[in-house]
Amino acid sequence: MPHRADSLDTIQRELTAFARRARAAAAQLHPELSLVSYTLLAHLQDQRGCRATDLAAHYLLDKSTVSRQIAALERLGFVERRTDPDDQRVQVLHLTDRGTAVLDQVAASRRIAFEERLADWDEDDLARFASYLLRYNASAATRD
Amino acid sequence: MPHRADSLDTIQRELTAFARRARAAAAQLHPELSLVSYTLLAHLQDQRGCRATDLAAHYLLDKSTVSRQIAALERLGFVERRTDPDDQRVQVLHLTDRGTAVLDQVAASRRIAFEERLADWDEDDLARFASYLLRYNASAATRD
DNA sequence: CGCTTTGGTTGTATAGTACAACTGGATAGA
DNA sequence: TCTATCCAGTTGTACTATACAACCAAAGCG
Repeated sequence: MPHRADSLDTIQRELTAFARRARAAAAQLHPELSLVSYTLLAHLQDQRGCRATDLAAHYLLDKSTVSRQIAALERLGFVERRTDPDDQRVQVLHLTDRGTAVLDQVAASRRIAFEERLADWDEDDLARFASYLLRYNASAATRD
Repeated sequence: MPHRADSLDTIQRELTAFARRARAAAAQLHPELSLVSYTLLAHLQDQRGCRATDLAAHYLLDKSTVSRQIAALERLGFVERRTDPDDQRVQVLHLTDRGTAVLDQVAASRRIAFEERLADWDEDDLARFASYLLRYNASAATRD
């Protein structure tokens, strides 16, 4: 059993290496939706609509970055804005049908890729890995 | 116990969310070394020197990207090139003392951040999380 | 020796991103 | 109620990371 410090170093190194490859891997896997577009759309689907500010906070992005990304996704017809009647400043973002369609398609290819990569993992390990990731990200969310 | 498909979806979602935040998190944590610079230097340290081509392959980057990154790191005095006497085409890259120093310092702040984030994990969970990440990345390395 | 492969650089174009300045709506304290 | 402040979002600007293609030089092979 490795020591705490070794495990920490491994976790740090492997998570970082993964992050470094993720953008390129996404570009290969689904050229029609970049990693950032994919995550924004997925969040919109998950939350059933949200504000640009929420996206920026969740993904540690500047609001101007989100503004431009959303503008691009709107031009593509993937999202639409609905001004919140209770607060005229707020634009609640929603997936359009087209957005849902392209997101579902991309999510499907990602799922296949992950299934392949994790094909020889047994169910218990998968469940435990998933719970570790949830726990890890939950702690990041409260701090950052 | 969740089903296999649920675990896969969670893993996919959480890894992706992590990747999306990693760049910004790195920029906040250590402004003096971007995520990509950090990973390249760390790989150099790990491997005790390697070729630009190896870096490109490992991180799914174009060789021109690596070429420019290395040129920048060389200007900063963090890496040096030593032409391989057995093959005049090859430039073996090495950390300089300055590169080692800055990398160690950045690695230390990262280690602290990860320690904090994982403070309430017990040793067994850490070890298991680390081994899962190793296993996951190993499978990615053979394919991509 | 010429052809192909390999490692690397440079030209060029684009996407992603941040920061600062701004606009317009909301809100709270005088 | 007026004004100062805050909040959501956009736009101007600049820079970094990145890819792709064209290129160069050395190596290896027939």
